[in-house]
Amino acid sequence: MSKILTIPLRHQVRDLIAEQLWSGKFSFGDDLNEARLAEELGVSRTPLREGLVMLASEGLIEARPNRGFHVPAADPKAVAELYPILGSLEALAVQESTGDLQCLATDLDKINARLKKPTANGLQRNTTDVDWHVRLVANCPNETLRREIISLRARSRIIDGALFRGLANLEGSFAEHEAIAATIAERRLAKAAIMVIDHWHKGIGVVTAWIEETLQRGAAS
Amino acid sequence: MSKILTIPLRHQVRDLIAEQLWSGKFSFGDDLNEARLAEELGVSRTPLREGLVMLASEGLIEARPNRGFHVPAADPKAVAELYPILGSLEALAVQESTGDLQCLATDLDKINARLKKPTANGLQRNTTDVDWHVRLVANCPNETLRREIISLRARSRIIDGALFRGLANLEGSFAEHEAIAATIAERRLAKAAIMVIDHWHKGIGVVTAWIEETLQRGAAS
DNA sequence: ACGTGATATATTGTATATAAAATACAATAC
DNA sequence: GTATTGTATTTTATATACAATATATCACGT
Repeated sequence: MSKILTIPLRHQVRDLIAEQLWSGKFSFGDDLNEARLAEELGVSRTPLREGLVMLASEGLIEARPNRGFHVPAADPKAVAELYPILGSLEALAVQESTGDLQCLATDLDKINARLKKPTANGLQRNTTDVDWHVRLVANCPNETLRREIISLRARSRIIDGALFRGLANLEGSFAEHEAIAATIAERRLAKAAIMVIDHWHKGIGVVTAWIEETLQRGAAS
Repeated sequence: MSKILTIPLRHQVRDLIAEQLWSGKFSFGDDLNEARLAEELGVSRTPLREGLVMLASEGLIEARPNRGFHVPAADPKAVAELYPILGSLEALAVQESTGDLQCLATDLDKINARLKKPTANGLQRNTTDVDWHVRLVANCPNETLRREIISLRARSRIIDGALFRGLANLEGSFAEHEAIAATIAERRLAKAAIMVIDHWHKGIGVVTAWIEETLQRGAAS
């Protein structure tokens, strides 16, 4: 008989609040009220706090002593610092990739096609983009690396998730994805790795420009 | 008047137990008894658990549902997966380094000299090695990257800390450190970055060999 | 003796209660 | 009217209590 596995509440809390952070339920800089959140999720404050501690530990939220947890501000610096790390690690993962690279390239293109769909909203596009990058590194046997990348992407998603919800001009990104997949299909992993680094590097400009604009708009109103 | 900052108990717990993990207070595979630990540290189980949740979130310990937290096994795979990540990220940090590189090289050599001291025990050597790597990336303005590296090193330290306590043949490592510092002094950061990757790559062999030997010795007795 | 199952114990997971700190607000002094 | 201080309220941090799950022990049957 298969062992029934019960997911600890703190993990459910972690996952739920992470989703809410990505989907825009909270605003940048919001304080997270523990009593209210616990009530909402139907759990007591203890597992809720454990979940929040996890999120803070992973850098998705921040904790100030005696002032609780809060959503970080939309800081362009955060993106400018995270994206090169993601670039470097995804490049490593691509280079270490093994197995059926042809299949990998095909899958990437399939996911990428979903990015173009005009019916998709911002959140769906963001999720699809994450899916693409998850697939990109899925052929890397280094599980620690894959998990690390996913964890870092979860952090960046708080910011670039909001970007995807706002505007959605992803033509550039779409083309880059296509080129990377093609290069992988040719088994030129070192080249593909460099393209991945470049891909993330270009992303910095897009996101910081959007944040500056948003901040200015917010200050004007 | 300067604000008095009180460090939350969960952080103190986290730091204390991390130290104990590095210094060999626990053995690989040990279960962490919450009641006993709370008693020992003089705190209640709530902040203790929050500290353990942080450690688990950072990958220093593991958590199994309804079976609590435990020290992971000494798995060569963990090292083989962590070291390339550390290599890649430290390489990135070195390449992005700014400021006084001459001073950086000098500081590195100073710390490296301490590695040679025959009076130092294993734990001290391990701490010195960590110090060297912290200094290596200190000139990188990307704080997120620096923190990420330190967090990953904290994980690897559970294993390679034990290695340092055991044997202490660091001649190879010592020489590599010296060469990297010299290359940085010449401002050839790209070259230094590649050497850093190679440095960590070589480390994999040393550590995995030691683990295999230790495991075999343990099985024999 | 060995394996199986029931009961007891220990340990973790979750909920609640208390303590400490920060914030909001009002009263008072200037 | 503004600034300041004292008080009330809110909120977080920690401790304790309870519930659920896993482990260990022992009796029993084969």
